[in-house]
Amino acid sequence: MAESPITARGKDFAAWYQDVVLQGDMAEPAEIVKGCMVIKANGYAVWELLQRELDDRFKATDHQNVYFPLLIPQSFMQKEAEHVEGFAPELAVVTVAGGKQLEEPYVIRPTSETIIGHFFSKWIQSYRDLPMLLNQWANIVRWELRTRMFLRTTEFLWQEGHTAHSTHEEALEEVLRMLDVYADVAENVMAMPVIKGMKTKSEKFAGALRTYAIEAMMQNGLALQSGTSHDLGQNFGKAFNVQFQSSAGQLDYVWQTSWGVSTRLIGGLIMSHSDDKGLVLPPKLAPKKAVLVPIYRKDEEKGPVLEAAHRIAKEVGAKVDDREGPTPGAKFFHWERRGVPVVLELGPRDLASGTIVLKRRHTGLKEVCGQDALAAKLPEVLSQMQQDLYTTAKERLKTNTVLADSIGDVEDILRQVTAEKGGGQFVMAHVKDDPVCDARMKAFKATVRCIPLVDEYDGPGKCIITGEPVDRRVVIAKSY
RNA sequence: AGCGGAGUAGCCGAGUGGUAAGGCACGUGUCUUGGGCACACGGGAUCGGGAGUUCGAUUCUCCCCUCCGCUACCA
Repeated sequence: MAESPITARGKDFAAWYQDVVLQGDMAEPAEIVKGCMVIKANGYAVWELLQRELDDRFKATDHQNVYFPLLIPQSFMQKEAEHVEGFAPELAVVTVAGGKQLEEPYVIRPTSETIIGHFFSKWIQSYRDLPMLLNQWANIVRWELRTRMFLRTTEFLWQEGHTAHSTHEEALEEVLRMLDVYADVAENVMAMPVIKGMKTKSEKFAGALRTYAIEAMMQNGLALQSGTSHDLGQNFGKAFNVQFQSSAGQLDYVWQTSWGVSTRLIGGLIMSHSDDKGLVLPPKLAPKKAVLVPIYRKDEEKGPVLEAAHRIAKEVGAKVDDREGPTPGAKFFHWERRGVPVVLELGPRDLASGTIVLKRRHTGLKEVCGQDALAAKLPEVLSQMQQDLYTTAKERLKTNTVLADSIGDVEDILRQVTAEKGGGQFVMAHVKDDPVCDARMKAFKATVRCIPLVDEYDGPGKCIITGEPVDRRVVIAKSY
């Protein structure tokens, strides 16, 4: 297997990541212009596959897709106090339109809780209207100071679910259900293991009661927040006057949730599996699962090889790279870089023996197999590869997670790992959910990533900062 | 946004007060094809933008823009 970037590239991980995304002058998945991202064909195809996986799950849990405007009246933004304050620094505001100064500016949506709250109040009157389970696929704008391809761009694509419920219990169930959907897609589709947990109070979404998240570990040991699910309580219900009449005839405010994942997932995917040769895509998200490269020397070989190539490719659902210009070597390189899981090689030798060469992207191993056996073998290989990628990533997460029982240890571990590898580790320690503790982490550039929903360690203990009792270890790490 | 660095062809990159080397990529031809073929020829640059100094500025000065690193902010 190609050496993992965590050891191969050390501190150059960021540069390596840029290389994989840009692929030199080929610029395959994406490029960036003034902080905004152009997603190219290979990157967008992955997003489309990911979208479908997510959308199928949303539909299966009774959600409906809708679309709300990109431009939100500024006054809407200002109705929920904590929400305005949290988002104010990163808002893009439209003040001039049609050549005139606007009486009321629009903000370009940084998220849609406000405008959806406005419509919830028009659409919801009775408990019979609940739950209202909506989702929208959209682009949003947040004026970030420092952008990084896929991970943080000024404009990005995402999915935002917004739901309204008659009780807090039901809303909380929804919050956790959707967190599970995200974890399912991350682990079983992206082959990216995640830790489900709750954000600390100071890290929660502006305007939420609580934020839940999935955290993944990249190859260099840094954490990536990969999806969030918010318990909004009645905050937006009250701000937008979303009231309903219960079966008992009483008026109450709705309990809302919102949840989202973005094109950041593609960044996580790249940083989870790719190597120095380029992209590595898990088969379930590979736009092309297999490419067949025909090899021939002489004109009389060309006909039979191409004929067999197309026949076999059709049988197994592969694409034939029958371009005339590039040599087979150039083609191997081309597809390897783009993360195609399996490259098949078919030449005169194979025609003579009825075989075909199969190369796996993630291990680089070549294997000769019978042409007749390929149709049965390919799906197996792909499914094994999907599993392998997950196992490798899971193993990495495990070996790079360590326990610590004092704040000094946490700091030492993170400092040492950063010095050696330029990355990080997940440090599990007992820490109270308190802004004081969050602030203490900041001193060494780490954060409490989440308080895991499932405690896989030793249960309760004393906070390593305040000494107060807490019920489990939390994840501390440096992050993107 | 603060501090630091940098902008020369699609990409990388040398260099100069007298309009610019090399490599990759691109085009054509020959040759090749089981891991980025080779060779030959060829096209492509208002040297980030504006102003100033100068006989002459890509080079020096000033302003602006953009990009990169650290700080900061976040899906």
